[in-house]
Amino acid sequence: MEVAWPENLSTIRERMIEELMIGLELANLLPNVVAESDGGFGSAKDLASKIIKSFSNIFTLLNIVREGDDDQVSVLSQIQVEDSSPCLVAWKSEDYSPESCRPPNNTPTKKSRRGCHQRRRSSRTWKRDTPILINDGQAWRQYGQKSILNSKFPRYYYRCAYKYDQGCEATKQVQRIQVKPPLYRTTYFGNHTCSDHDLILEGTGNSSDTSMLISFDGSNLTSKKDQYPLIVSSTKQKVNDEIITSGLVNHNEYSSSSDYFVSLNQEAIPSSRPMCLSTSHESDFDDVINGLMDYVDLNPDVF
DNA sequence: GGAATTTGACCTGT
DNA sequence: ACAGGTCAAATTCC
Repeated sequence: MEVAWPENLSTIRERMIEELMIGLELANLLPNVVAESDGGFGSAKDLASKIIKSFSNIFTLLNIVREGDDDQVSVLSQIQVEDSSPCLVAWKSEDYSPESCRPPNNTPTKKSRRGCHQRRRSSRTWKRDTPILINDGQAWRQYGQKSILNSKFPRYYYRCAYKYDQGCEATKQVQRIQVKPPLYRTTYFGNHTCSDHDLILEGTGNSSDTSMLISFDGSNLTSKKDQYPLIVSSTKQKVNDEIITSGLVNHNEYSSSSDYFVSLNQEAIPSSRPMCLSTSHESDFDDVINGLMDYVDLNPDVF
């Protein structure tokens, strides 16, 4: 079923396309830049920063296209927020930005013994229902999983990866709430107080492998699994089911496996349904964009 | 071997 | 008493 975009979204759509094209063009330059960088990733870093900024702009545009009044129509999933959520407040004040959607600064109580804790009844929370599992750009560590009464699916508990390093108390819960169409509910608790992480680039060092991993690092990161939010292809990188990288989605509702690539390497493209953007040197760039637009048209619910 | 994930135990709130 | 949230030992992964 094809769903036409409302006219008042055409501008935003055009901006998204423009940003995607810029991002993809820049990504296409990465292999050469890295090859010429003589081991130092300085220029590649700049390039990657631009790519990330471009994709971030897309996500911002996607976020502001939301369900509601003022002839806005949802092309994102249903986003449920409390009236007092900073995201909604920012939106209403036309001061929207991804930063403004950060949770309020309150923290759960500390525990002194195993399992000894207070529930976060009074903690401000907000929920996001999405047909896919999204990468929100934060580093999370799963610390629990529970079967929930009257729910077919377990609930997964995540805390900030920097809880112990930086005392960040942000947590979230993820639970699948619907099979078909797939729907996941993510509930956020508390605010991230950890600092941002510098961008790094990581190459395979193999000249035949043009894929690159773009990641946020930190020197205090402990493994590659910490290194998201944005991964632009990694032929060997195992991507957690939860993570949607680069905003590209695996929408195979019958499969639990998920691979998300913006590939610079033809071999890296999985054969299953997930949308992939190939920017291999042999491919026609226009085909990539056309493929993207087809995907958007055929899967409006994804956005 | 170190880090991440899994899973049973423990604790709190209702 | 029970459901939900967290801890931490065990297990798995890289």
